[in-house]
Amino acid sequence: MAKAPVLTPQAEDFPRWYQDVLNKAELADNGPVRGTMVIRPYGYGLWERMQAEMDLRIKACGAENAYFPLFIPESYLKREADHVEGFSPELAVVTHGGGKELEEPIVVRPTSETVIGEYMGKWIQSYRDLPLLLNAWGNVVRWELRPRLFLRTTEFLWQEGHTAHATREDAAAYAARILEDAYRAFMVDILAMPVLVGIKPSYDRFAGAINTLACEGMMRDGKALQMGTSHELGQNFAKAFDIQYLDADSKQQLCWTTSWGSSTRMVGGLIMCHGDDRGLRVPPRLAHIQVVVLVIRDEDGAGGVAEGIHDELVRAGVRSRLDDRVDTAFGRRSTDWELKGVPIRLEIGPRDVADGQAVLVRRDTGEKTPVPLTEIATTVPRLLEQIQADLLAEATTMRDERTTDVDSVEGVLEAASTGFARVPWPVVAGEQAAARLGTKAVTVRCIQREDGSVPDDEDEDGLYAICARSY
RNA sequence: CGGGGAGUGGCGCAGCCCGGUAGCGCACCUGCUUUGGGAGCAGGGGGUCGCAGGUUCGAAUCCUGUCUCCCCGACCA
Repeated sequence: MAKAPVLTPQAEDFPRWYQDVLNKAELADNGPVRGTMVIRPYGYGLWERMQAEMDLRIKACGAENAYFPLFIPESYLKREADHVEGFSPELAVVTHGGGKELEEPIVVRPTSETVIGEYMGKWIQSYRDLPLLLNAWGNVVRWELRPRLFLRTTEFLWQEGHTAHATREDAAAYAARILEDAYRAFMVDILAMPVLVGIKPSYDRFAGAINTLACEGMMRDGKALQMGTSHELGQNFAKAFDIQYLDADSKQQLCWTTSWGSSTRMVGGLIMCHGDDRGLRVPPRLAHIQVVVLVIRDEDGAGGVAEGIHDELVRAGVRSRLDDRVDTAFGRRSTDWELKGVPIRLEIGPRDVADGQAVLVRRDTGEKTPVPLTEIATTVPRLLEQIQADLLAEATTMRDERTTDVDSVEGVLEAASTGFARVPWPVVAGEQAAARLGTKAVTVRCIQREDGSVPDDEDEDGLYAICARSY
């Protein structure tokens, strides 16, 4: 009799599989207030690694970290018409403080364009102060009607970047640079997710933006997930918050600003892009535990050998964890690490000690190979890189196989039931076409050039729309 | 807000129709035996059955009210 599967199989019920993974891999729990999320240590470890890698790339693009307040005066939101209209439905508003009703309600930030705009206005005097490149790590609150852990929660963690530039060209170039050098590079190189990039249709722009760029990843059920966005805000916020500078000719000029964000949603994307029926599969470059050295039974010195291997790996720069909890059955422990998606397991028991080897198990393929103890410190780092590359290749193949070129709305609907549809943009550009897509929950995810690059605007000739169902 | 469902140990559920003061699986604790893929056996701890009224000798079960949560649709990183 086969044992019941640890997780609901993906093919049977994908959302349930996702829930099962969150629970069994100890990633997150629902918080006490609807829509809130408790991120457990293993899940937070994934986020911390994402933060570290993203932070490097953001700083490499020249931005500096700063912090802005959680509380925003309601009046700030109202200064930019589109912005307040877009965010009003999802605001949490504080009306009481210190036991008294407040004179002016305070909004819990849904995003920080307004406060940061206010301070940019104060800090920027001359063209010598530009560009001003800021980034903030924090939490934001957007009241969600249908929350899902990591993918859409009322409170979530993210980074939001805000920049001010002297010219429109400079702002546009920076928004594009962040999308490419920070977001896309991170998602492809670290998360092993082959995201598509493009611009959003004008009706789907960020509230207050003149252009929105985005990265879209494909999940294993064929749905799309937006994983990072970068906005050109034009001079909308500069006008609303008086962000001006004196140019070299001593003339007052309005700044051009941008904003860009990536959130804990990426954790959900990671799970749904690489996870299989045995659990999570964490790409090695991201994994905060890359290798677990598992003592099968502590007999004939197996425990000591395992500890030695673990130490050797740590010295070789591998993020290794020793599992010597021999009071728990071996099968249980290996299943648990598999659920958590640790890329490599090294299993060491008495038989291995006798043979001078360890059994190396790849999480991505399940393949088991005996490796001489003397070769582990050189084999493992190489294999970690191989697994990283293989996961990216697998995800890329999946995406390509499930992306269909079509040339009609009917074709889009057909293709989007199982994956992405790539269609000439004019076919779905109209309001009417969008409405027809909407009946099957299909949306235009992004608009790109034929070669997959990011267009300047949606009016260029020869553009394609990527359409899909989405999270 | 429209449509559907559910509230019973930490989690998942049964019991309700035919009232008699609570049960199962998983998890947890102790002991022994185990440990090369989710251990076995024995013992044990833990629930005023969402809340408030009512009916009754007696309510998880029947009646009324109320609250909450989940699923499907419209907004969103």
